[in-house]
Amino acid sequence: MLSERRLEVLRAIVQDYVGTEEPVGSKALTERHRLGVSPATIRNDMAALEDEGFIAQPHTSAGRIPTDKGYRLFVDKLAGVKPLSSPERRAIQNFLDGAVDLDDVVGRTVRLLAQLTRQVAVVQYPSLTRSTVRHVELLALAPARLMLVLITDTGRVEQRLIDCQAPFGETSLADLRARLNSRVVGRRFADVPQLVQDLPESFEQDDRGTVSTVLSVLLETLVEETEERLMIGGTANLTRFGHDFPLTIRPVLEALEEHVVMLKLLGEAKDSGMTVRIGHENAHEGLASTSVVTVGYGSGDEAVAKLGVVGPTRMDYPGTMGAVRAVARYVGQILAES
Amino acid sequence: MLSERRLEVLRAIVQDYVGTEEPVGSKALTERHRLGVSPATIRNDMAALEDEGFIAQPHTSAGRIPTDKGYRLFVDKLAGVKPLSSPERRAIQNFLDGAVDLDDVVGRTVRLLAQLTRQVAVVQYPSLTRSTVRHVELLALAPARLMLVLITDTGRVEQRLIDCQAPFGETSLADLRARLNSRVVGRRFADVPQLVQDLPESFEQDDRGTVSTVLSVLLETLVEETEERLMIGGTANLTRFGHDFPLTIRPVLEALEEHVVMLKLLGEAKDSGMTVRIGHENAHEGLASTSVVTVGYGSGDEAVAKLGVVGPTRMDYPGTMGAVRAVARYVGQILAES
DNA sequence: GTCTGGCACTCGGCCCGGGTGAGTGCCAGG
DNA sequence: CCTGGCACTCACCCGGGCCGAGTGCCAGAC
Repeated sequence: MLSERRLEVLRAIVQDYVGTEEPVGSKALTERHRLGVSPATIRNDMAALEDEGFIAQPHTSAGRIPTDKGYRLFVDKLAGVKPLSSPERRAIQNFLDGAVDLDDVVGRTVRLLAQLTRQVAVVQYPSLTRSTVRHVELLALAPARLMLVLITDTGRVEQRLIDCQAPFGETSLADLRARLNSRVVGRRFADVPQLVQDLPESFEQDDRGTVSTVLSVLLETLVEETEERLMIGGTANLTRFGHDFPLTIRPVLEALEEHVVMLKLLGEAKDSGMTVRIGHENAHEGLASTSVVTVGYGSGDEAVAKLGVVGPTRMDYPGTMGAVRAVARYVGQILAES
Repeated sequence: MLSERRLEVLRAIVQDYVGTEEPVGSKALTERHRLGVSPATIRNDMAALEDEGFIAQPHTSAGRIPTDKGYRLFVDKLAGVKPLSSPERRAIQNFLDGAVDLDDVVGRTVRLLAQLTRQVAVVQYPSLTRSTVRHVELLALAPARLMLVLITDTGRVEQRLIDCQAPFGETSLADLRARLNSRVVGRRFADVPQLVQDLPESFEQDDRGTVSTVLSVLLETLVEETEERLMIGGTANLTRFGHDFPLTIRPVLEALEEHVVMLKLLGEAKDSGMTVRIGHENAHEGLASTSVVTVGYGSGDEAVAKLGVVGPTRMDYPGTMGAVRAVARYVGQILAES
């Protein structure tokens, strides 16, 4: 077990390294932090910390830098979450309040997070797995051509074209529309399949084929919609990454463009509360030199999606976590209002 | 006026520099290209080209590199458009054929272009200025709350919530829906305002307020939708930019994230035919070290949007132009089919 | 007039070697 | 358990010299 002071030394190392981006030595530590002991003592502590794998030296006769494991300990035990200043809070609120629709909310959130943390921001669109159906609309574009429009409670709209085998009368259409809505409006996506299962049976023989087609398209759409989307911004901040650009930045950009990868990453994070994944803890190897801070957000108690930032492992964790959490809260509020 | 051979020298310089990314000298030129003259002669030609501002030396006793003006001449007079190989064509077609909806088409196009040119791809969504209305749907979510759904012929769907001052009966709603559609379906966005202008008058006094509200929301949506969107991909390719990363890459990433900037850039390009903007020809200063190759694409003869790539001024112009043009053609075909 | 070979010159890049200083590990003593 | 002292190790920072690619200019050949 590490003594209190050694933890304090680790904290100091992390803080200094994050600030200066340079390996930190024993002497510098005693000068910048009131640890109350001499450099020699610190050296012993550092040696112990290194034995335990919390810090490492880039090369002999250089200072120490934290390892992923060191950051882990720092985040878990040593760092708090730094609350934002009240001007910052006001700025967030003002900025988000101007949003006009869901796309705009997400877009503004991304820009806000990127600017606040000076890192890459990732915002997932509200997930539809827990969403409910607000309305289903059926339109006849032509006698044997329908359009299905699905509206969700999170404000998303999806449409699909349907080619029917046989013409479908206006009355049948109105009938189907009414019955469909009475069954599924307000229900969760996951419950829809069984709610509509027996619907074709209640129609006349001629119409059953079309009704079945419509239902299968609806179910398909629900499944597709459950696949999540996300928006990413602030990639220019990657240029402040470190000295050895090309090699570091490239895989990160590639990973960020693969939305599938990022969605998987978000999926691995806790649904509630904040998750910090440090360096190699990230499954994707392109992100081995980055940390990902994520948190769920939602209009009510339940999280409907996640947002977060991607930055170098050498990041200001308390500040980043504070910003991420604050933004998530405000976005939740905005969503609840609309 | 420059002699034939001097143009040939410029062409050789551009080609070599694009390939090696290093200043090219007179000796190397004679070795790699059959110019039929000695290095000394080339030197004279190079001096002349430099006087005219087509090439420059990074420092004394180094080779020459093309200037923006040199690339300009190269593109205008010396370079053709390199057609793609037929396997490449097939690959494009296969890849694009798998698309399921508009978002998917645009998404695939971006990935395709980025991969083909190994540069940053920019694809504008089909513009709605020339689009027509396919359908307008009105739904009553609550007695005094409507939802407007607009469907365009390019397959886009937009919805808006409308809070009415007074409840709006189901029959009035059906009436409005029918009349609205009979007037605007198949018409261009730009024509809609005058087509619906007198619509409120034909309704009963009580409903006129709501009808007006609905119409104003519709017009607003049309205007908003006319604002163009775009998708960008392949930013990881920026890492192959040059040696002096941070300074070069950063403003480019920033510009790319500002979609407004990119849209303006596309807007400045010719509507038909290919446009190449080289280095400082780009209005945005962040793109001073990049060239932008764009071309319009569309389902018919008319271009409905533009796509292109952003890369270093030191790019393979013939190849890039070939890829951009080919992709634009295939996307046009796909759009025409759907 | 144009091209060519020759020549002197320039200057960035590379390698080498010494000096410097930050940082370390170890040890004996308080 | 802490501390001061000491020897040691390297990364980093010059400065200098060498090398070679590339240039401009010029006199002579075609």
